[in-house]
Amino acid sequence: MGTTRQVSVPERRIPRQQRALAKVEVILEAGAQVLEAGGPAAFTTNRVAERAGVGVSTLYQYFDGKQAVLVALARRELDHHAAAVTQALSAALEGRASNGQRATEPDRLAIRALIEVYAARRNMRRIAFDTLVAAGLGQELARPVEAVAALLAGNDDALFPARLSPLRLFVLTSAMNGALAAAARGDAKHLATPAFEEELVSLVRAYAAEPGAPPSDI
Amino acid sequence: MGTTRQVSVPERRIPRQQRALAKVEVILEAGAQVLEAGGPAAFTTNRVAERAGVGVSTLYQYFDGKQAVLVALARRELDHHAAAVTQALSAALEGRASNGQRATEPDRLAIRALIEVYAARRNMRRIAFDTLVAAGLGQELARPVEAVAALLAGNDDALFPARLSPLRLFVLTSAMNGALAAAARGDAKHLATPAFEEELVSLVRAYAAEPGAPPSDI
Amino acid sequence: MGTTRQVSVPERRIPRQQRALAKVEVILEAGAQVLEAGGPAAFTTNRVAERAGVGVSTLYQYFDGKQAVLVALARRELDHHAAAVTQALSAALEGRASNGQRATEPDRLAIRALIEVYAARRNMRRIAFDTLVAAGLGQELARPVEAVAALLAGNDDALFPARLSPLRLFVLTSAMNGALAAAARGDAKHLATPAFEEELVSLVRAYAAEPGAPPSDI
Amino acid sequence: MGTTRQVSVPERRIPRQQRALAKVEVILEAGAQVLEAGGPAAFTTNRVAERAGVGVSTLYQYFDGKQAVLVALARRELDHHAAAVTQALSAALEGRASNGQRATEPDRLAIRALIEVYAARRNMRRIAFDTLVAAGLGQELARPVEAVAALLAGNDDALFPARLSPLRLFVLTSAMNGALAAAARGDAKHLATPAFEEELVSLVRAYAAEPGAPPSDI
DNA sequence: TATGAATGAGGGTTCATTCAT
DNA sequence: CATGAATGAACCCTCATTCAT
Repeated sequence: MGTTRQVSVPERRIPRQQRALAKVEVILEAGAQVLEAGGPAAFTTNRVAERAGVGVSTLYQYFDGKQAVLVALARRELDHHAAAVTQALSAALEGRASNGQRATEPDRLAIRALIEVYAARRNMRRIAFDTLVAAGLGQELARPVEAVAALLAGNDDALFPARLSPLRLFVLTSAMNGALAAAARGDAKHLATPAFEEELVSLVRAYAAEPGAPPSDI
Repeated sequence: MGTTRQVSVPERRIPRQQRALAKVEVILEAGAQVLEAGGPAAFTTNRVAERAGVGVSTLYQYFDGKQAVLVALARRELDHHAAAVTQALSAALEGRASNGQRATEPDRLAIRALIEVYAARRNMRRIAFDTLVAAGLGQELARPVEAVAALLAGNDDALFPARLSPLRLFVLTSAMNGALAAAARGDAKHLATPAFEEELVSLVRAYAAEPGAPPSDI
Repeated sequence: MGTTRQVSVPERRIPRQQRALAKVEVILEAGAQVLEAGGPAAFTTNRVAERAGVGVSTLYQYFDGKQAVLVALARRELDHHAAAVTQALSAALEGRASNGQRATEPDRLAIRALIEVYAARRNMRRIAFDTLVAAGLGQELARPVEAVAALLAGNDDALFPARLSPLRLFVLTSAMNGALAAAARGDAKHLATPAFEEELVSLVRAYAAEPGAPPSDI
Repeated sequence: MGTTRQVSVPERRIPRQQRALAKVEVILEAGAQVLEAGGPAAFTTNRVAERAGVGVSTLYQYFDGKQAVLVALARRELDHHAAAVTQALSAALEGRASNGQRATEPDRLAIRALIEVYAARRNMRRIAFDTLVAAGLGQELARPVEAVAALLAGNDDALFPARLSPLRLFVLTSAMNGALAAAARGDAKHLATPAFEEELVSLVRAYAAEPGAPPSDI
């Protein structure tokens, strides 16, 4: 299940028709439910198909196999992430733009959106992401970050005091992700508390305000 | 494998004799190699036993099953973490004590030790830790952190400007872990670069220097 | 195998279609053959499936596991018992009805039918029945007896001089079964001899003719 | 476990010394307990040895293997049977001899003794006996019967109105055994009730009083 | 296109037995 | 004599995948 051999990523068929698209979505949703409820061990093609209300072979008509479903699942989740954060951020930025004054803490809004995203389907997300990594597609995990980065980059007036270097962006994002994942894992009940949000905001601001390391030659 | 029911953790047989202890170590080492090389799918009891040069049933004489081996593996790794960091920190602190002047950046030394630890056996560690979490033993992941915290608490002269609240310690640790894991995952080749170390040090210092959120009522 | 915990009895899949029913029968027949030829040790799911000419997993599609096959086997055998005896008895009774005179010893005919049943597949039957008992389903063993009793109860003219009390019916049946099983076991070659039949008839008649114990207060 | 291939019956060593004999007994008793408590599945050499408080290999020093232990167990039980019945019968017969009048129902006393024997260790006995049969040693099951028969044959004055033919003795014994075993199996709670004893006595007397079949030519 | 019965390789685990101590 | 660690064959069962309908 978890071998590292590259997996053929594109779905078997690009479904053009509405019905096919719907079926893909049904299968993915079923997969998410199964994963969330029963963990990776419960995630079998037969079970997912059954939950989706289709035959096993239908699943194989739309996906290259079990791995492919998992990968698609992870990507779907990733898209949700990106969308949620982007939207929150856009709203904040646009808000500012429209009324001509500083947005009320756009970074906080983005963090709040992230927390909400992490609060849902914690099992499912972790497993799906692990699979993505195992499939050698770990780099895709950066997608939501990039979306945010792109959004921020588009706003020339400094949201953060200093432009963030790619490395710093990487560290910041993965650090945030680590804190959020740990909280989501249930190691603590922090996730939903204002104090936790406060800490994250604090972390982001403190780090982003740092003068920045001298340019590395790496 | 991913169900959350508590797993009986203690090994089947308390090895009192040297030979038995050695065999446990041999099996764990074999498990680590298999996991590192082939991922979770390759981690079968038969394969691990074979690599260890023992019969399958010997494995079962020392461990309660596949899960138990994985859990023991994770704990072993955790102990390595704690030991490495603790040792680095101790050396730094003692160094200072002995020559009467400020240690050369003990926090940096600890981070450097962590980076080294994360650089080895990246697959194995991630999978083993996931197993720990899946076994409902996720709280054990805090062990190395606690060791460090205990060590720091023993030094009254402030290593960090302000004492860290538990929540802040949690965030800091999981954030660090997130950054290290992401770097180790190969998303980037940052892990071994001085710049990456620099960023982590920067992150820790900036965050630790924060005045701290007002006490929350949560 | 010998623990007493109730076993989930119904087959995994209710076979509605003809082909499925046939497959169940094929598997059961294969099981009977394997059991008869090799004893309980030879009764492995793989072996049974192979003999049936299907894959192992097909067996598992129709049965909940090894135990379930054994139980189904026992029930099938039980049904054969009941059917054989019932049929013999019916024939005798109807014969009488049709020609208006006493049937030629219906009890003897029933016994003869029983002997024939016991003569076939002796190993298989014993083991399968033991399994039924071990599965906590021992009460099912009474099924053929009840069928006979029901049949007799339907004939108001006394086949036996006195109605048999439940206890007496129990003793009579289990005694008969004991004698038949012992003979079938090969302790002696009595099973097929007229003398043995004679003795059984004698036993039944003598015991059934007894006035009956005074009602006990237990 | 239940294969029918003949098993080498004699124990590996005829233990002459007291200690050895004691150890054999300890092992057998442990086996009986394990069998009674856990059924045939729990009867493993390791488990029996552990319960006996000896090493596995010690078990193998006194028995040829698992089967041999089971066979010895069955024989031990059989001896208990024979002893119990013989003793009860002897007491009754001697009682009569001593006071010169008819013993108070010696057949009833024998039956009562049998019932007591069957009431104890029901699981263990059934399994052990099955094993004896599976080992091709089923004929040994006749041993207690023969002991009784021998005892009765020694008393020329008719205990039963008519001498019993071997076939009739066989039927009677196996019938009794069947009734007792069925009752012991728990199909009913009859075993300990006076009414059940009454029925058995009734069965024996009625059948034994039969004039007897004409001499068969088998 | 959709189905689901069928497959068989392979996984985890047990246990009768041996052999070096 | 006694031990018990070690063995490996074999068991039961699952599941990703296919193919005839």
